[in-house]
Parts: sequence; C-alpha cells; structure tokens
Amino acid sequence: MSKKDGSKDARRSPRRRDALSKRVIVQTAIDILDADGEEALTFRALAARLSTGAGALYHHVSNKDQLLAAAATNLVERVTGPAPSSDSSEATLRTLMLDVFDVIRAHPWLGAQLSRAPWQPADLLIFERIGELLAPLQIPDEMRFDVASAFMNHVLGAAAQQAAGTCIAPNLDRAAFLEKVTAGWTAHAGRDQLPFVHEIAPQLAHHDDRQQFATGVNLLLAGIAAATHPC
Amino acid sequence: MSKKDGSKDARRSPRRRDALSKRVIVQTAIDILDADGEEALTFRALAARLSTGAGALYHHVSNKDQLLAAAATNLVERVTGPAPSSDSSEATLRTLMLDVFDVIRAHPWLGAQLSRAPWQPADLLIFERIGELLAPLQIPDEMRFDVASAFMNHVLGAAAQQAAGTCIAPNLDRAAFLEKVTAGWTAHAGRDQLPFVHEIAPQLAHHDDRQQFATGVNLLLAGIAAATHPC
DNA sequence: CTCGACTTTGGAACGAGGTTCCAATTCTGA
DNA sequence: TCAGAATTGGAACCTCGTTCCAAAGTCGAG
Repeated sequence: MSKKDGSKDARRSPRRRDALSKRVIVQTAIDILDADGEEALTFRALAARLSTGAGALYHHVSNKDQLLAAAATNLVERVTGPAPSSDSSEATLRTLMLDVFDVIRAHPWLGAQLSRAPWQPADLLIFERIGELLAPLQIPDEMRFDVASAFMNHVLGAAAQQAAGTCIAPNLDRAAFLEKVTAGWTAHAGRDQLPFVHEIAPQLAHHDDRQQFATGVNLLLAGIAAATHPC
Repeated sequence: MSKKDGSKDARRSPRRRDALSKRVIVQTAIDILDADGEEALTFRALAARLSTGAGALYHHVSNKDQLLAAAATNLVERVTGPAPSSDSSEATLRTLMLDVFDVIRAHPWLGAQLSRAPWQPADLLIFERIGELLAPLQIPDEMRFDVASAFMNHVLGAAAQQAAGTCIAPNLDRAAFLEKVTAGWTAHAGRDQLPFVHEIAPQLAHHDDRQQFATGVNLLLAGIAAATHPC
C-alpha cells in the first residue's frame, strides 16, 4: 500500500480528499463489526478501510472503548428513539424489551459491548426507557428502581448470551453447539453432575431464544402484577 | 531477577524446587485477581509471582481463557457445591441466588468472567443448580427451560454490573460514581433526556445492591406463582 | 549405577494490537 | 499571501498472549 520508491520523493500516499469525521468512523466500525465480528475491529483494519493511518483516527475518537461505546449508542438509539409511545402499558414495555433483544440478536457484538460496560450511554438509554415505561404500572416508589433494575438485568443477561452464542459457534447448529459446551464440562466432572442441563439439552436444538426472552419478560410483569395487587 | 554475569556461566536462574501444578497456578491467579483486579493478571505477572517463566505455565494451563474459566469454576463451586440442600423450596433457590451474588460481589472480576463467557463450566454449574431448585415448584415442563433462563439472566445481569461498578470506580462513593456515569451521557445529549435516570439518581447513594438483586429474585418467584396458579 | 527418552522449566523471541509521536500537508483567518 | 492551527499518514513504542527451544530434571530399563 505504501510506495517506497528508490529515493526520497513520493514519500507518502496522497492525502485523503474527503474529511474524516467521528460519524463516518463510527459507521465504518459498525460495518466491520457486523461483517466480521468483534475481533475484526482493530484501529489498523479501520484505518485501512478508510484509507488512512491509525493515528488519524485518534483526532476524532479518543480510544477504542469510546469508539465501541459510540457504535453501541448509535444502534440503541435507533430502537429507543422513535417511541415515547402512544398507549403506555405493559404492551409497550414488552415491545421495547423485544426491540432491544432484536437489535442485540442482529448485532451480537452489541450484546458483548452492553454487558461489558453497563452504565455506558447505550445502557443508560435502555434503562431510561424501561423506567419511563414502568411509570404507568402502579409500582410503589421505593420499588421502581429495583424493578427497573430487574428488567435491565434481564436485558444484560440476554445480551451476554447472544454475544457468546454467535462468538463460540458462528456456524454451528445448536446441537453441535451444546455438544461443544458440555464437552468442556465433561472434562471437568462426570456427565451425571449436570442432570438438569442434560434434561434440558434436547430442547436446545429447536428452541427460540426470542420466545424465551419474552417469557422472562412476562414472568417479571406477572411478578409486578402479583406484588402490586395481591390476590 | 536474572543474573547475567560477565561471561557464559550461571546462565539461568536455578530451577524451582517445588513442582508447578494447575492447582497452584489457578489459586495464584485468583490471588492476583482479588488483590489487583482483572487487568493485573498477565502471564508475566503470574510467572513472576511463581518465580518461573511464562512458558512454563503453558504446560499446565492451555491459555488465558482456560485459566480464567478455571478460576471462575473454582469460586463458583464453593457456592454451588455444598448444598444439594435440605428443604427444597423457594427459600433454597433464593439462598442460592444470593450466595452467587455474594461471591460475585466479593470478587468483581468473577462477574466479568461469568458474563463474558456464559456456557463456561462456571455458568453451567449455576444454571444447573437453578434448574434443580426450580423442580419442586410446580412449573409446566415446557416452561422450565425458559424460567431457569430468566433466573440465569438475572445473575448474568448483576454480574455485569458488579464487574463494571468496581472497575470504573474502584474507590469512589456512589454519588461520585453516578456523576461520572451521567457526565459521560451529558456530553452526548441534554440532561433532560434522561428524566427517569435523574429521578432515580439520589437513591443510588444509599441503595443496597444486594437488596435490589433480592427484589428481582422475588419478582421472578412471584411471577412463577402467578403463572402457575392464577387467582 | 548408568544411560537415554520423556517431561518440565525458564526465558527469549514473535506477532498483534492499542496508543503515541511527529513530520508533512492542508486549512483558516488576518 | 502567510503564519499558526488542525489534520493526516505512518512509523515507532509498549504490553501482552503465545510459541519455541535449549537446559535441567525425572524415571525406567538394562
């Protein structure tokens, strides 16, 4: 890529014509992450894709953490932005939760990022919307924080799992995936040490992550209902 | 540490007397992690502490991931091991959940490890115990997996938060911590973009993570009760 | 006891990646 | 038009996981 002709002239590749900007850098980062996964995003790769040097990027992005945070915020905003929503009710919260799940599933690296650094803007944004949508449900003041936190935990847990799922086994079917998982265990203790896991195992092949996530949300909502007006 | 005397003799530091083993390596890794946090654990630091070379470690531990996984499993076993338990009921499950929370809180790097690589043995072990303790509750077969998963998500979410909390702000009080958190946000959008977060903020100063986690567990349990025999 | 094969050890060396540095280039405003 | 500021490109630095290999120890067969 760099031309080192014999002597001293033509020392550098020509300077780029269009200016860099945080916006294009972040977008390019997202492209790389989506296309080739988390480990493919390096400052060198990013610089190459933008036909520039790694150093130039640092004038727009202070470091890799901030870059990933910006990428995550970018995606999360697409989900939390549009809907301060019409009918605020359980249904809207359910929708938010599933929307978040869907973004994470579509961009597994986002799951890793959200759970690696909670309290980053992207997480805060999700937490905020959860809190807002919780308002119409009749939750005692002293419980609102705790309940919102429980929903947030559900998101973070799912995020971690999505990230790991596609990271460990990019193209494996679920049966092979489970085999890989339990293999790691069997090495450590007898197979009979995990009766529940092995009872559950067959279901893994044809189970629906999204549905499972939704069931968890319903459980939490049912818990709220039960806690606020017991029967 | 290495003696390079003038010429060619005494080329190496003497060989260690006591044999290395996976057990001592993992335990030393845990010591470093507990004392100085996640980023302090490098093969060089570990080797130095054991008065050996980095290469020697690879005869006992195949790589860093496996080392961290082993360290995590070691700690988790202390919590899941002892109690197949007497009276299996909601209370036992609650106890397990809080025990897990307590280990994570005592070893924040464990939170990072559990949520970075779910499906590692340590996570599987937790999931297994959750599943077992769920058995006596009257949960329809087709829901057991989903319910167990919801509890696991709660653990993973809390794990991520504990890891981040002590990582970002090792010695900060919570007020300063929140300030740091929201500062990162305010840079990105107006403070009025996060009404709920700012409403909650004051509570952060004197709130109890453990209690909050327990409230989430109760919510899930209440949800189960409501789902299995509605009123 | 002795010798050779195998295992373990210690440390150097490699390669990758984040970050810093700096000279060259371009831009901006007086 | 020109000096100062900002941007760019790429080399260089540093740390870290990992690999390599020669030295040192261990152990069983003869």
